[in-house]
Amino acid sequence: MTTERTGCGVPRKEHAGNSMTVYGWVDRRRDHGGVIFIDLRDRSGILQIVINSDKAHEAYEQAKDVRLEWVLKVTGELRLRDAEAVNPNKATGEVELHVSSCEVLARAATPPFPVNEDSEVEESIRLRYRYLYLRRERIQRNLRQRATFVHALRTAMMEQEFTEIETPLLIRATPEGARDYLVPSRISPGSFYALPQSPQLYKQLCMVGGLDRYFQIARCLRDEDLRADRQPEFTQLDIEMSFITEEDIFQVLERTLSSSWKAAEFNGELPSKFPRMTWREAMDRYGVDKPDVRFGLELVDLAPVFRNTSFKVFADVLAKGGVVKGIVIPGGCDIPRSDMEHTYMDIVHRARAHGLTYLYYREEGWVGPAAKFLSEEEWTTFASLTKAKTGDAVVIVADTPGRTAAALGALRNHLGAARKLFDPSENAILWVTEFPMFERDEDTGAIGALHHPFTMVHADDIDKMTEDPLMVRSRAYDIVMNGREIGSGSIRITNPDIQRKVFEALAISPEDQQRKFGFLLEAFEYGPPPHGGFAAGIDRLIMEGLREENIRDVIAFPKNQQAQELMTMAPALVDDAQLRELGIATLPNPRHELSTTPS
RNA sequence: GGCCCCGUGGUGUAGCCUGGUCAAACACGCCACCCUGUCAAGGUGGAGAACGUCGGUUCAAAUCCGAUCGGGGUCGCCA
Repeated sequence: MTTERTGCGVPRKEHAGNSMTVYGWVDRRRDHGGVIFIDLRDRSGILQIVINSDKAHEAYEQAKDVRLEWVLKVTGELRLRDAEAVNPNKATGEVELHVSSCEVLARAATPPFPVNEDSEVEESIRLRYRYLYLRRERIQRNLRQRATFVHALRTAMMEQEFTEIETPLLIRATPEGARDYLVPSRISPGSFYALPQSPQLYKQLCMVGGLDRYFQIARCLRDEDLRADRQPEFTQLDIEMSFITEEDIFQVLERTLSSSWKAAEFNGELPSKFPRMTWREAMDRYGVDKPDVRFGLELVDLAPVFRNTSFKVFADVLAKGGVVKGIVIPGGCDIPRSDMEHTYMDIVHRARAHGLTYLYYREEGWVGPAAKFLSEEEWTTFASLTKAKTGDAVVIVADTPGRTAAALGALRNHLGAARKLFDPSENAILWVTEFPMFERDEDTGAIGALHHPFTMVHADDIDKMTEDPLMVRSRAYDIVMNGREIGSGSIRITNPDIQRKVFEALAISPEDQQRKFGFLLEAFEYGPPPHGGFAAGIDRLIMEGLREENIRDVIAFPKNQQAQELMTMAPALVDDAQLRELGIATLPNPRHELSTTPS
C-alpha cells in the first residue's frame, strides 16, 4: 500500500505525466456539476484532485458523495495546470491529479469544528476532539518542529559524549518541592510510589556511579495548578556532569540549544554565548529573577533623593531599612491618572507593596501627588537620577527591598506588554547566576532552600552560613528567555561538612536528614565526584521557538486547567475491586470532603 | 483557596450596558437542487439555538440580580 504512495504535498511540475496514487483526507471540495475538485490533504500537504464526469465516470460517481474529512485513495495522472489555472499560493499549485479511480477508504461524520482552517475553537472542544485538532496544519507543524528540535538536542548531547540514561518513573515520594503524583502499590498495600518531579536524585547518583556525563529527555510530573506555560506533565532536557564547573555546563547548554534551535527552524536564532547577569543585578535592575531584557524601563534607586525628605511615608520606609525605587516611563504623560490609581496600584498591591506614587514631567514641570514634598535640591537629584525628559512619567514605590522589587518588577512587565516596548520576534536569552542559597518565607518566617538543599554554596559565602544565611549565595543558575524561566541548574554539594551546615541552616534534624535523604548521603560516603547539572524545560523552549502563547499548542495531548484529559476523561473513578486490591478506600464524596476541610 | 474574563444553532460571533419591536441576526459548516475549471468556487432553496443550568426581580429577561456548572487567564502554589 505504501510503496506506491505519493505524498499529497510532494508533486511538482517536473512530475507531470507521472501516474501516481495519493491517500489523504478531503480538505475541501468544489463541485461544479460535471467536474469536481477535491483538495486532498495528508501530512505532507495538499493536492488538487480533478474528477471529470466524461473522462472518469466511475470515479465521478464515487466522488459525488464525498464529504469533508473522508479518507480517499486516488489514482490518476499528474498534469500541469493551464496557465490561468495555476494557484501560486499553494506548493502544489502548478499541477493537479486527473483521476482515473477514486476509492473511499473511510467516511467521516461532519466534524464538530473546522479542520481546514486555523480558526478559534473553545478549548474544551479542541481537547475533547483532540485527534481532529491534530489534523490542523498549525499543530502538525508545531509537533513536527518539536520532534526535530528534540532529535537535534539528542544528537547534540550524543556528540558531546553524554550518555542517555532512563531513570525510574516509580520512585520514592520526595518530602520537599512540588506535590507528588502518587501511585499505590498492590504488593505493598498502603504504600505508594511517587512519579518523579524530576530525575534529580537519580542523576546525581549516576555521577556517583561514574557515568560522568548523563542526559535524558525526561518526563516530569508535578501535581500543582496549571498555567498557560505549565502542564502537570512536561518534558525536560536533563543533564548532569562530573568534574566540571559552571563554565562547562554553560558551554554545553549554549552549544546544544543554539544548534538545536537552528535545526528546528525556530523563530530567529539563539546566540552562541548567552549573556550573564547575577541574581543581585537582575533584582536591582529589573525587580525579578527572570528579567525580560527585550526592553529597558530599568529600576532607578531614588533613595538619595529622599534621604532627608519631608514626605513622611518615604522617610519612614527608609528609616526602617526599606528602599525607594522608581521606573521612568518614556512618554508616560499619556498614562491617565486612573491607570496609575487603579491598574498600576492593583499590580503593586498584588506584590504586597503598600502603594505607589507617580509624577508626570509636563511642559509646565513635575506634576503629581508627591510633587509638593520635594525641595529644590531634591528635584536636582531626582532629575539627575531619572534623566527624565518632558513627556515622561515616573512611578515610585517605597517599601521593603523585596516588596519594592516585586512591585516594580511586575509593573515593569505590565508596562512592557501594554506599551508594546519590545520586538516580539527578538530572543532575549541570558544566564542568571549566583542565586541566593536560602529564602525566608514571608508568612512563616522559616528559612528554605531556594533551589534545593544539595546546591553548592558560593565559596566566598561559606562563612556566613550560620550567622547570615540569607546573604549566602549559591552556585545555582537559571536560563531566562523573554522573561520566562527556561531551566535551572547548579553545582552540587559533595562535601559532607558543607552539606551538614546547609541542613543546619534549613533546620533539618539529623534524623530527618537520614529519613529523607539517607540514601543520597550514604552514596556520597563512597567517593562522589564533584558534579553539577541543568534541566531545561523543553515545552517552554518550543513555545518560545514557535511563538505560541500556550503550552497546549506544542503538546499532542495536553490537559485542561483542571488537569483533566478531556478526550479519555482522565482522571476517572475506578472499580471498587481495583481499589480493594490496592488496599485503598476513598472518602464518600472526595470533592465535598476536600471543599469542607479547613486548609 | 482568591481575583478577572468568557458561555447564544455544529463552529465562530452580533444582540446583553440603555428588559418588551428577539420562538433571536450574520459568517462558515450541514442538507437538497443547479452548474464541466474551481481553489475561502458560485447560485437557489432548506434544516438547525427558546440564549450553559437552577433560582430570583419584573406585567415582561438572551438582556437585570444570585447561585451553580463548564472553559480560559492570573495570584497563591510550582524545593
